[in-house]
Amino acid sequence: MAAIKKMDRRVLRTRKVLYAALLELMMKRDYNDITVSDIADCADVGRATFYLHYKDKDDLLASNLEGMFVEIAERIRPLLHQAIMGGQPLPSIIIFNEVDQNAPLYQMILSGQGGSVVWHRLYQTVIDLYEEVIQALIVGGDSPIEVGLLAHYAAGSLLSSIKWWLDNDRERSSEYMAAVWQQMIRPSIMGIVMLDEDWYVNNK
Amino acid sequence: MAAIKKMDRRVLRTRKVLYAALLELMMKRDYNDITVSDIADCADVGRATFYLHYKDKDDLLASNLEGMFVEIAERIRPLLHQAIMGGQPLPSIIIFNEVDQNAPLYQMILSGQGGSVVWHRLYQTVIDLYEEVIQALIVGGDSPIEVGLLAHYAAGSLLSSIKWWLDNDRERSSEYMAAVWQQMIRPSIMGIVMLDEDWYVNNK
Amino acid sequence: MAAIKKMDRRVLRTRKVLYAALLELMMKRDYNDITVSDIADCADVGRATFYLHYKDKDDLLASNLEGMFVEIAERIRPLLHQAIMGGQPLPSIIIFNEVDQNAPLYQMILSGQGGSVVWHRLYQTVIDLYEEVIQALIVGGDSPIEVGLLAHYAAGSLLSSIKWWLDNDRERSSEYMAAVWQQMIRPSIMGIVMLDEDWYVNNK
Amino acid sequence: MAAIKKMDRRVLRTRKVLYAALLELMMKRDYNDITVSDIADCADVGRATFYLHYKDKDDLLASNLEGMFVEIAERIRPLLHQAIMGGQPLPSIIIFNEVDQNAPLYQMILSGQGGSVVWHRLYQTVIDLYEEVIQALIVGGDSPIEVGLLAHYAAGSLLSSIKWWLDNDRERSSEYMAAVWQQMIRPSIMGIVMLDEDWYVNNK
DNA sequence: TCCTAAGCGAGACGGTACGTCTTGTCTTCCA
DNA sequence: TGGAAGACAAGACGTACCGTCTCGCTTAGGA
Repeated sequence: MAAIKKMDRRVLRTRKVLYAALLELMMKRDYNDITVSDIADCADVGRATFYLHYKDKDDLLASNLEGMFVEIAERIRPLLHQAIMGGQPLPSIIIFNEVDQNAPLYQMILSGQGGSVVWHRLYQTVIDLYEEVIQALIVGGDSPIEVGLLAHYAAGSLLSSIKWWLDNDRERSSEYMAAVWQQMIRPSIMGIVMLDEDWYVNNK
Repeated sequence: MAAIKKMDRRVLRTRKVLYAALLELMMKRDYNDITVSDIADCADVGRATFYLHYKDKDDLLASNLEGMFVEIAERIRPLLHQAIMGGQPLPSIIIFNEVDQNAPLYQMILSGQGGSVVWHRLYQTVIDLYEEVIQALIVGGDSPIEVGLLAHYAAGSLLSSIKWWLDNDRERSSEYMAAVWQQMIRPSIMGIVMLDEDWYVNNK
Repeated sequence: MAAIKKMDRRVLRTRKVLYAALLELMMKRDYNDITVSDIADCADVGRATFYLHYKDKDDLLASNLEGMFVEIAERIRPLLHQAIMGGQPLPSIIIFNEVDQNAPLYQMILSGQGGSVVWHRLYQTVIDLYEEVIQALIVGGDSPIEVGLLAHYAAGSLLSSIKWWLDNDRERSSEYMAAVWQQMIRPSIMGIVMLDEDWYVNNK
Repeated sequence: MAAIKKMDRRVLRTRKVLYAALLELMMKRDYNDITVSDIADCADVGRATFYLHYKDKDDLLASNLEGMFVEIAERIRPLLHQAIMGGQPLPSIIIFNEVDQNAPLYQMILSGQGGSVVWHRLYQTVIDLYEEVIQALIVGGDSPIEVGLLAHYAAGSLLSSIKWWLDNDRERSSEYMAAVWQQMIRPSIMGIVMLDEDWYVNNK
């Protein structure tokens, strides 16, 4: 068992430095322009060793991002529910704060430098999160509009707003961003949920 | 002049078949998995000939998309202005119709298969379009919120909604989509434009 | 015939400048490193025009060298015969003088820069010339040794001597070279021609 | 050390098969018409692997020929010295025997198919060898004629004679060739070495 | 003197080979 | 035994020439 622990330690260390190397390189240049050699070199690891742990570059990224996004979602989810239930004026401040604290990472992802894979994983995570939140909001009755569409709408406008924020060097506070976005998204969701049946029938 | 046209004819034809080949291949598989050889073969053109016209795969795509997006924007811009000025209930129906008619192309772009370059060009085009439209809307006075942020919000929510629509095989009509999106975005924009100064001061 | 003349003037000019361009380039760098483009550019002629006249680079060279070597051989042949018949002490002075006057050309050929094709054409020309001369010398009776072998021996030693001369910047006079070479080759040929039958029988 | 040897084994094997493949192909067609692909295919080796070991085709040939010529020269040199010192009637038989045993290779080189590079390396090797031998012969006093010129003369006539021999399918024995060539070259060298000063003064 | 067939330039095109790069597999050694 | 080192096959990359071709311009010579 001690032996296994020892082995594991090295293995985990190797994986960690590989991922760290990838992140480091992704800060500097486009994901597509990074090679397995680059990563191995940057991590001071043999190239063959890379293949002992990951199938390819995407595998390394996905394995780690998956965990990272899941972890963030897990962290944010209860806060979001709690904020909404507690009637906190700005539940989404939680998200903007998360972005604020890891600005370079999100900048890289949202600017497209990280390739579309990462972007889509983040996008999907946000959609799932909001689908769940919205579902909870309309618990009383059915929404006349598909929840998936609402979640897409919310996620798209949120990420897009964040992108604007980051592109402008976060000159605004995260509170400001949360307030504005909240201000804009609330009437949309509320308005939709309260649409009377006539509108729905006329437009479907 | 006739002479020039004749020369151009071959060149233009070659470029056209190359782009057509790329689009054809992109319908079948991921953009990243397509090689220059594939394109040349599919277009029945020598691989060297490809390089006579384009620096690489991205160049071919960008050169053509650029023109395509510009052309679409040019076509939609006046319609959008006109619709808004004329108080047409659903000005954005124009956009959903465009998507409806070229569904496979937009599906490919929005699903991320086309790589981040294409995605970003489309994204930026929509942002520019909306920035202009919103600017026109608030011509009376200054917006308390940055126009760029509003444009990002609109573009993000629009593309995201379109993505949901396409992912669900366009089961809804384009009229429905336009109506829903319009219903959601209008109060956001209007609400923001009409925010009183107090809110702004408190949140800035 | 008049018709042919029309065509010829421009054609001949083009062929001349092409060959001149090739020679000019061959002075500067290795024959193998010269491209058809180079030749056409240097001759201020379209590349396609080159192919109207010659199949390829070798064709251009061969067509012209052939004529050149034949012409030189024709010029030297009678002089050589005459010199030998007249008992002139140094008939080969004619050859060294020819080399002296076109030193850069022969330097290029013999140093191997001209590629093996040119080298071999020159080599063969010299062999043919000497085969004829030696044949004339032993007109009385059969040579115990194959005339071809003698011609090869003579040609090889001659060209090799010339190469040494050129490599040493022709510090010696052509008279000196002719005298030395004559001094060396004469006993060889004479000795062989006069070998008695015993030697031949013992060695064959 | 054992470790290094093991690693080397694969490398050496690869280089060997590459050279063997080149020789095999050179027997069949002109050196210039052989591509790196051909060599790699013939050696059952990836084309990229070729470039791991050699810069290009010429590098492969040169690397191996260099060693080969040096090795042959080393082998022949002492025999030649010994033969001359011991008054052996035909010291050059050694060379003709070498050629006899590797006839196809020398045929290829001397016919010019191997390109001028190979030809010149062989030529220079022979010149160097004879320069050394002649230097040893005239150890007593100075030669009135430059040793380099004598060496060129000898090398040129020797290779030329060999070429005749090979072109005629080696119908004569190597003994015959050695005897004839010896018969021809001896009086040349001897005659020159014994020239009295008058001749030299008159001709210089 | 005008017309007309040629020679010619320009350059697109399909090919082929180049030398480089990256990938993923494998083998050998070392710690 | 896990990891470093690196040989190797495979195959895409972008470049360079090749030889063929089509297109108009020009121009020399016979009408």
